[in-house]
Amino acid sequence: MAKERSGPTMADVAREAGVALGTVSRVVNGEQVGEEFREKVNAAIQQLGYQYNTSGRALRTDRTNTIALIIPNTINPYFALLVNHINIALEKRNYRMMLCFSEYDRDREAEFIRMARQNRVDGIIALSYNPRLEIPEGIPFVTIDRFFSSSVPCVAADNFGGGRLAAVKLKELGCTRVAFMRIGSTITNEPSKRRDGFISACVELNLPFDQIALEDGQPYEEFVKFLIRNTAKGKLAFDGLFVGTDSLAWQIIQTLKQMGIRVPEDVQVIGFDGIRMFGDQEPVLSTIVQPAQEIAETCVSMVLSGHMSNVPSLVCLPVAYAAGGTTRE
Amino acid sequence: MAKERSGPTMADVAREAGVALGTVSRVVNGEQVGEEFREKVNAAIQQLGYQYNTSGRALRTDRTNTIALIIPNTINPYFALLVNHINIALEKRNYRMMLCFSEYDRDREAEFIRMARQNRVDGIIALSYNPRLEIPEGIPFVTIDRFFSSSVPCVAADNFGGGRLAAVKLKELGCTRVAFMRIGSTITNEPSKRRDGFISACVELNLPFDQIALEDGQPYEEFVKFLIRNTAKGKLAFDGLFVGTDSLAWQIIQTLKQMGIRVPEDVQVIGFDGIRMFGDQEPVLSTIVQPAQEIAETCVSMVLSGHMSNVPSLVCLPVAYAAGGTTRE
DNA sequence: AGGAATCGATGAAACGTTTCATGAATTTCA
DNA sequence: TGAAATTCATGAAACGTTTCATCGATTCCT
Repeated sequence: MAKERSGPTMADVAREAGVALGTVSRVVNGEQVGEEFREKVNAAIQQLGYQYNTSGRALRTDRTNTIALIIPNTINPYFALLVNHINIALEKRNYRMMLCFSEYDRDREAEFIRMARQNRVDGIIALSYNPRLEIPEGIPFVTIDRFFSSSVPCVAADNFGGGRLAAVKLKELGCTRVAFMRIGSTITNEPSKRRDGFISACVELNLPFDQIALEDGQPYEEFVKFLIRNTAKGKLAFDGLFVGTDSLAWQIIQTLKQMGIRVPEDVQVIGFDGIRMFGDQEPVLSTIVQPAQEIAETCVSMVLSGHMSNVPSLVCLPVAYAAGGTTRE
Repeated sequence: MAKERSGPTMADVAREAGVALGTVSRVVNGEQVGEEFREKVNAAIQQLGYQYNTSGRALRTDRTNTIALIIPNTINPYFALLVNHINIALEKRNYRMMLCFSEYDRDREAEFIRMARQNRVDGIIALSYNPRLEIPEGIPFVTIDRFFSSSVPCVAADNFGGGRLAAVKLKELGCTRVAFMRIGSTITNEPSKRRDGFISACVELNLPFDQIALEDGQPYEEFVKFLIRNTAKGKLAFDGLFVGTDSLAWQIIQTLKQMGIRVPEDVQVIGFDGIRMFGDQEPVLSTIVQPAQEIAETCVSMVLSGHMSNVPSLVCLPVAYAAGGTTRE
């Protein structure tokens, strides 16, 4: 059962170098140590191939240099992108990531928070659509795209601005009547503001609009019905479409194609997230790009700054429009 | 510097329950304990909200219930898919994942292996194209797609079979002259067999073929030149194309489009990996699908079986063809 | 009924580290 | 030059857990 005895310990190094245990510790941690001692210790470390043991340190200091990231999965490319940037940001600061896939399941989320506690992580970053998420006490906690209360910092893109931007672009591109589509109308979170921004701009711009939002659990079929309902003689009732996420936009475009409606010739589509298929220059979909890297950096630096005094409770980062193949030049 | 004192310990629980420390341990670990004691202990655990401390356990047992996964990134959707399935497979077995992004950099890989050692991970799974990767001693190590030696188990898709399958499909689809393209011709690894399989089948099927493989560091431009060289009057010299990865296939298709060559009308393209854009039913690209979930399951169960006696040194899992939009029905 | 065997709780040691009070050695200052 | 101040290595305690030898209590057998 027990693993074979692992490598040399600080005590071994101390013996080899002929110094005290505490001295080895101070050398390893880069603290002030006399030149001669430092050299002897380093020599012994080389000699023995010493690698320090994280568990011992964690036990003593109660710090693990680990952050838990709770996110639905990495199959959605936007989540995968976030995971990528967050991990890189953590690594730069010598932190490790404990990755937890919620699969949109709140029981799993709760379980992961418990597990994060057990593992004494130094903080948690969560991207959750669960409105009843229980924020644990005593652990720095940062959310993405979901504002809970002013005591739980939230990092999000400028969703409202992004929504506006989409409307402005569609207008610029010559659309005369537009529609908005999204999934998940029951919870109100930061991404909901995409709709608000879009509509506010449509009103300002005098751009007629329709909208459809799917309740949780409603099948995709509802979108199809909406599309059919708004189609006459193979023409959609609108010539511009803004969709809440790239993922959904992609699905809808597939459906439109099957209905014989051409994108972007018949209808121009703008998504949200900024997915680039394989690190492509130009996105497949025209889209509102979330600044994934900045979001990641911000989350990480906020969660690591701990429960410091004046962390802002909502950080809002700028978005940009990127033209892809689903709008006309 | 020190974190606020964390929760109650086993000693606290023992005191509360009026039992010995060791008894608490045995209850927590689900070992044989008298009914009355178990109840008292569980009550005390509830009472105090006790959460056991992973570091203490790890220190004592030298097991961390953590596996390191070394992989280039999660931006490539295939890698993201593997990360997803590996994490799920680990979680099912109550293991955590320490995720390390190599970014194709061998110094980073070496550093991560050192770090994995420090963290006393119970095993390492690596997807690396580095031919000189230093396999650490004394830690269960499993590779994906790269065979080192019979002492280092490797899990891979049936790359040879996949290559053959691509040729067979192209023939079936009516192609009369085909080509193969890939990146990274200097290293020989499991994915190299995609070419071997493809060519072997082309020969058998009497299907004329060309090929181009880019050396490490050669720019994508070389592909473009090859394409131009093989184009006359806006027609490619071949009508079927097999590309080593979906990612590269995607790029090449973009280029072909820019050259005014239509896919699949002028040339049919088959990629490799099995990327589905957003969990789509039908892949965007016609592709040879790697069984990502089985690969993940296999890696995990092999790495966790430790340095057991008879682990096979190369596990080869079946692939399948999936038709997407880049071949004719 | 009495000794052996079984069962199961106990308490202490050990894992590898950090940290802190101690004290030796050196430097500083009058 | 001598006392005070400073520097810096030392060694032990502590972190929370698992594990093992010990021992008391119960059951089993003759």
